[in-house]
Amino acid sequence: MRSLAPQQSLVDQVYEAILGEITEGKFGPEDRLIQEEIAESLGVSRQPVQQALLLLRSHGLLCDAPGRGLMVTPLEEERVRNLYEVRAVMDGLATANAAQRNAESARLDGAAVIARGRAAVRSKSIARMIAADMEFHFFLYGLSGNPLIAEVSGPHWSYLRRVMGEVLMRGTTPDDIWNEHEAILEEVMAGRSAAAEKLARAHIAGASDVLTSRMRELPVPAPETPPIRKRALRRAR
Amino acid sequence: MRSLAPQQSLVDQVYEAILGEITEGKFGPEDRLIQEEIAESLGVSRQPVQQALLLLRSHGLLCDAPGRGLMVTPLEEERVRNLYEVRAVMDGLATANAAQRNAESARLDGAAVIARGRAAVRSKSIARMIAADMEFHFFLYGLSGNPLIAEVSGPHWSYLRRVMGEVLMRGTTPDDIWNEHEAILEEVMAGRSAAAEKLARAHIAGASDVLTSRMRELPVPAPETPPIRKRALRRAR
DNA sequence: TAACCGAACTCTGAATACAGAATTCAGAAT
DNA sequence: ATTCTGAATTCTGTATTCAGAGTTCGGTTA
Repeated sequence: MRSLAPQQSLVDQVYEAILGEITEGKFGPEDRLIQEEIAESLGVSRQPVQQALLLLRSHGLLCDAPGRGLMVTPLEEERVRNLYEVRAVMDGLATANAAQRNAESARLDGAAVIARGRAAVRSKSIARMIAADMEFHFFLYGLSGNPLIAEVSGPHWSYLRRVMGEVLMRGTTPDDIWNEHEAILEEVMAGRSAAAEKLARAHIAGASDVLTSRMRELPVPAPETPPIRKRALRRAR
Repeated sequence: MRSLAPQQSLVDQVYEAILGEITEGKFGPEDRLIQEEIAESLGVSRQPVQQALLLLRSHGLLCDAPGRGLMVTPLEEERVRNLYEVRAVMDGLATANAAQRNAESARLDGAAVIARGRAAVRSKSIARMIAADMEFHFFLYGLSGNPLIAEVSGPHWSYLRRVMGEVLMRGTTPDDIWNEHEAILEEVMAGRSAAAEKLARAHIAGASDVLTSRMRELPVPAPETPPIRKRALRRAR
C-alpha cells in the first residue's frame, strides 16, 4: 500500500536542513552561504538549494550579503524588539481566542505541556527549554482556531530560537517563565479571554525586556566572519 | 554614471508580474498556473517562474493544485475572517505606535492621504479605491516605526485586494470608510494612542463584517475552471 | 453505453550548462 | 612597503535538458 502522504520535495528538505543549521548556530550571524558548498554537502544539485535560500530570505532568516549572495541575518536588538511587539499582539490574540473557543481542550491537554516545560528546565538543556517554550506557544496558537497566527509566527520563531539560544548559552535561565505560562493557561482553561490576553501580553513584554537587555550585555562578536562550516549532511531519503 | 540601485532580478520581476495578474483577477481563484506558459508569455525561461511561484505559494497567494502544480488560492470567507482577526491586532498596534511615535509626521502628510482617498471614491474606479485604502494603511504602518508590521502584512494585502475587488465589483461602495479613516488619523495626529488603536480595531472589525457578509451574498462561481488566460507580457529590461 | 487499460502527451522537479558579475591574487609600478 | 592593474577564479542567475509523475485520450471489452 503506497503511502498517501506526499513525499517532501528536495527544496523543502534543503530548507529544513539549512534552517536547522542556522537555528543551532552552526551558520552564525552574517555567515555567507555558498550554494555550491551546501549542494555538495547535501548531495543535491544547486537548484533546490537556491530555491530554499530564496524562501529563507523571504522569511527573514537570510538577507543579501554585501556584493553578492545571501548571508544569515544578524541578531539585532531592534529587530528583536520589533518582533516582540508583533508577538505581543499576536500571542495576545491567540490566547484570547483560545480561552474563548477551546477552553475544554486546554483543560484536557494543557497540564502535560506545562509538565514537559518544567522537566525541560530541570534538564538544563537549552535546546529542550526552547523547544518546550515553543510547544507551549504553538499549543495556544492551535487552540486559537485561527491558522494564520501560526502561519505568520512560524518563520519568526526560527529567529527567536537563535536569540534565545545565544542568550541562554551565556546567561542564566529566567526563573519564573513556567509560572507565567501556568497562570496564562489557567485563565485559558477558565475561559477568561480578557484576562488571558492581558497575561499573555505582559508575559511577552517581559520576555522582550529580558532578551533585549541580555543582548545588550553580550560581548560584541569579533568583526571577523568565521569561515563557513562545511559539515557533511546526509540527504534524507 | 551608472545607477547604484541594484537591478531587480528576473525572479522578482516575474513575482510581481504574476502577483499583479492575480490581484487584478486575471488569474482567478483556483486557476492552475502553468510554468511553461507563463515563461513564454514573459519571455523568460521556466526557472525564474518556478522560483517566483514557490515564493507566491509561501506567501499564501498560491496553493498546491490537486494532482500537481500550483493554483491561485480560493477566496474563502473563513480565511478572510482569520485574516481580519490578525489585521485588527496588527493595524491596532501600528496605529497606536504611529500616535505614540510619529504624530508630527501624521500632521504633515496625513491630510493629503485622506484627500487622495476621497478623490478615489469620487472617481468610482475600483482599482483607485483599493489603492487609496492601501495607501492609508501603509502610511500608518510606516509611521509605526516597526517595519515588521508592513513586512508581515504585505503579502496579505494581495489577497485582500482580490476580495475587495470581487466585492466592490458586484456591490456598492461602503460610504463611511473615509470618515473612519479620518477619525483614526485625527487621534494619531493628536498622539492619543489608546483611542487611535480602539478606532483602528473597530474599523477593521467593521470592514471584516462588511466583506464577509458581502461574500456570503455572492453567487457561487461556476465549478468549471476557466482556461488560463494567456496574455503577452513584455519582460522589463 | 460505461468502464477499463495502455499509449501518448503534458508538466514539474532536479540536474547540468552557460554567461556574466563579483572577488581574489599575483605581478608591476611607484 | 603600498597601490594599482589585469588575469584568474569563484559564484550566482538564468537557460536548457533530462527523467519521472500525472493527465488525457483513444481503443477495447463487458
